[in-house]
Amino acid sequence: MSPHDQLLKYIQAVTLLSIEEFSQFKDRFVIQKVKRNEYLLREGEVCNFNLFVCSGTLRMYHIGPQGQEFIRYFAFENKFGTSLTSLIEGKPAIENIQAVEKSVVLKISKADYLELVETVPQVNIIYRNMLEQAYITSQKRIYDFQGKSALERLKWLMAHQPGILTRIPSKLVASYLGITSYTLSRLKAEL
Amino acid sequence: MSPHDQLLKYIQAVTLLSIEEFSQFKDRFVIQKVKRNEYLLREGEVCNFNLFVCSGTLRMYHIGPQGQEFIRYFAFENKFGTSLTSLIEGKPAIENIQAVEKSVVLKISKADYLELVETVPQVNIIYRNMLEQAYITSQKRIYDFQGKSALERLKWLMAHQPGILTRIPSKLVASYLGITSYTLSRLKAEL
DNA sequence: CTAAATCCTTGACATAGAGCAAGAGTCAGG
DNA sequence: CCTGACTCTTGCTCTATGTCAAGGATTTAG
Repeated sequence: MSPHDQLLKYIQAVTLLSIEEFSQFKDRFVIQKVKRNEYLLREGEVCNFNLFVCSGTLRMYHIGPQGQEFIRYFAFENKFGTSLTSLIEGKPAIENIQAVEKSVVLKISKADYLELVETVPQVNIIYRNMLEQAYITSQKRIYDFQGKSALERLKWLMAHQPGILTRIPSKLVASYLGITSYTLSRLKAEL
Repeated sequence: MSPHDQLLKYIQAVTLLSIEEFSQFKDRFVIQKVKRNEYLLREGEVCNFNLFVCSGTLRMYHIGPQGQEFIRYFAFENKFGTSLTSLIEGKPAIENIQAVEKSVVLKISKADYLELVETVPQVNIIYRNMLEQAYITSQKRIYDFQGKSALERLKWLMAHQPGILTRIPSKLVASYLGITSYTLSRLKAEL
């Protein structure tokens, strides 16, 4: 399936959109191929785009005060991903977006995107939906992790997002769980 | 200033809305007075309303696996507050909403609220804005706290939300910072 | 296919912050 | 304006997790 077909299908799962309507604006989304470890956004840059992942995986992460990486989100295929905070506020991002593996994304500029949000009701709905889901995901992650030991968080991950454990290197999983790779290694041993 | 005038002023700060337009739907927001420690929502209930705080303070918190309270947000006057996740998903809330002090709020039912979002463009914008801000606040809190020691988090709070330290009892501040009241007490001593 | 780089594991040790207990201080509500 | 009930502080102890070091296993890129 072509990247644009994939996007259409994604939108149609949330709201009604005909192929004709889609063709009015599909060109705003341009295909970009990225290599493993390639960056799409670096901390400090203003994020002026939104991404739809067609294949591969992106990670959004930031660097802590002592240089540790903290991953907040893995964007797998058929997910939108961007530095929403930077996009909304128009300020430099405090996070990086990097391809974990070779990936294909559809990229739309912030200007085009916001125009579509205002003019195409379906895109308005998609955006609202994206905001709601982003918020919910963020909250759940906080609530599910808060007050839990590292082992409990690992178990939560195995139960709720097993794909992460199979597709993602341990080092990155540890950073997603907010622990060191040493601790993760020990936890796995005692399972 | 009356509660409804306060709400109008809040909306007008974000988008254009005339008094006439506002009067079309202002009745959907009903005044509710709550006592100190009174609950507006308890974990397990489905949240079917949105609140605008006119005076006083609400706290949104949940209970951790060992019974510890974790406060995610203090809603002071002129803020909207609800259990957004429960409202959006229509599922039981995993958090409580409680008045920290005697407060006055404007309450609108979920049904009325969603209807206004669909039919009144200004309310659509307010909602989008609320979602964006909720997300940004949530993310910043995560990023600003992650990898920081309890002392650093306390300093961050003093710098960014000093009002919380002056208006809120230490016990609750500790729970907002994700530490015990013992630790907070010690940190304050060594400042 | 192979060498170099990266990643994973495991031991010994260090430490921030939790838990408990007990006393002092403060405040809400009648 | 009292008084009982919360709150705050502070010493002691304990534990989960971080840090450092080093060897073995895997992966990647040429």
